[in-house]
Order: sequence, then structure tokens, then C-alpha cells
Amino acid sequence: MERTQRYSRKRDAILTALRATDRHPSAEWLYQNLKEEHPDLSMGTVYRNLNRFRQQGLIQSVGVVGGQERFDAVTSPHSHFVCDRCGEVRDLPDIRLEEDLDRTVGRQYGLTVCRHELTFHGVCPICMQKNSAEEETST
Amino acid sequence: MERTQRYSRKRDAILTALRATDRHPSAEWLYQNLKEEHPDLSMGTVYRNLNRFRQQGLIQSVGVVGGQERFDAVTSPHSHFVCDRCGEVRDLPDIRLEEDLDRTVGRQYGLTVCRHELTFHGVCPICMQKNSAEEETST
DNA sequence: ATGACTGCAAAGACTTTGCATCTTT
DNA sequence: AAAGATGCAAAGTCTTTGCAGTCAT
Repeated sequence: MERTQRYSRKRDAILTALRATDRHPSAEWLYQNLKEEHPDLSMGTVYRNLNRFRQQGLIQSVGVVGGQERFDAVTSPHSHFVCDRCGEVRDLPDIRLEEDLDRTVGRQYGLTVCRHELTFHGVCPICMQKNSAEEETST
Repeated sequence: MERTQRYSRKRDAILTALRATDRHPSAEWLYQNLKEEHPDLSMGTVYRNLNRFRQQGLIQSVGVVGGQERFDAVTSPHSHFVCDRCGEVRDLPDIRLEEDLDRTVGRQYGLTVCRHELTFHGVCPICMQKNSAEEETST
């Protein structure tokens, strides 16, 4: 028999929070942000539910940034930009590669390709500005 | 005054090992493989040198697979395939995107883009075979 | 009432780091 | 001899997990 899932206020809040932001949160960020409304929330619950959502295909991992795994409630294919200074992750919805690149690559190399991740790295405008501000100071 | 770097047998061995393989090793893998020839090697040294190589631009991180960071001594742009079953990482040297995609994306979104990572995910042939073997068994 | 879900805290896994010792120059 | 590099072990960070209590059905 399948283990049935019950409603849970915390789980609901976690998923809602994930869907309401485009920050690609870490477990820690979700915990801190939900703590206010759910003072007795625990990290264990956040992690347990994140893993559940992932298994259910409700969320995707965007990878590990600065040691913390980051999650995305948008599971349709799109690219990301990661600021290597502050760790911000943002969507680049319009950068998509050929529709059947996965299939092509799979055939070309004899692999079973399910998906791909395209991630750009660099410095976001905010960190860029901080940069020039510091230069001015040090002059 | 700049801190000068001295020669070190262990460091040399670590970098050589990284360059001699296409497995995109983790710290643990390097440690285990160098242990034979350098019995007194320690994980601290492996990690310290990996971080140094990265800062010097001698190696790149390929990301975290199964909780462990994986490294690549080939720093010229190329794509990767990750087997989500066994964690194998292999190079896909011929999959390259447009030369100035980074610049284009940077301009389009007002970001300073340094590089991008294109990583395919799926199942490698070996794990695929194990899969069908299990199916036969369970029949 | 049953069994799923959670909080708490302990444990796990990976990585970093302080300090005494050993190496390189 | 001076200063960098290492081994060892402790500490740090992020994540998972066991268990007893709580909550949804």
C-alpha cells in the first residue's frame, strides 16, 4: 500500500514561500523567513520537505552556491545567472538552447540524457557598484 | 611583499594526478589515489592545495555531485555530462555554445558575465546496463 | 485511533583551520 | 635560519535522522 500524504501547515508554507519568490532560496533562507509566522519551525522539517518536493518533482535544485543548496519552484527549463560575489541567483528565462539538444547529445555520445543546466557566472550589478565604490574610497 | 610559493612534493603530485585523469576527481578520490605513493598525505593538504589551484586558475570546480565537489584540470570551456546514478562526470568537448554568448547575455540583462557552465544530466551506459540487468532478474 | 508530520538534538558528511613539526630555499 | 607546507585533530558548516510527542484524517 502506498503511504498517503497528509496536509501539513508547515509543508504548505514552505512550498508557498518557494513559489512566491524568485530568489532560489536555500533551506536556511526559507527557515529564517518562515520562522516569523511559524515560530516553532525546525530545520529538519524544512530539509525533509525540500527533499520530498524534489522527489515529487515540485521543485528543482539549482546547485550549490557558497556551500548551500539552492532551490527553484520553476521546473520548466530555463537558465540561471549566479553572482560569484554575493551568491544571488536569478532566472534568465529567455536563454534557451535548441529544443532537442538533450536528445542530440545523448545520441552523439551514447548517453541517456534527461536534462541540462545552463548557468552563467559573473558579478551582478549591485556587487559591481560596490566594486567601483570601493575603488573610489581607496583612491 | 608577495608571499612566494615553494615547491612541494605533495602539491606536485596532487596537480599531476588531477591532470592525468578525466574523472573530475573529488578531494576524497585524490586522497585515496595518492595515499599509496604518499602514505602520510592528509586530507587537509589535499583541500588546501585544491583551493590554491583554484585561486591560481589551474583548476576549475565542476560543481558538487553527491555532496562532494568535483574538480577539472581542463580550464578551457567545455561541457559536462553527469550520471545521476553513479556520479560519473565526463567531458563533452564538442558541445560548445556560441563564442560570445556570455557577452550577449551580459549585455541583454545588464550583468557582468565571466563564464557559463553547460551540464547535461542523465544515466551513463554502465548504469543503464545495470538497470536492464535488474529488470531481467526481477522478471 | 491510526499513522503521518514535526521539533529537538544527536549524528553524519564534507571542508576548513590552528598549531607544532617538517621542508624548501 | 627563515618562511612556506604539511599532519593531525579539532572545529565549522550544511544536511540527515532517530525518537517521542503532535496533528490530520
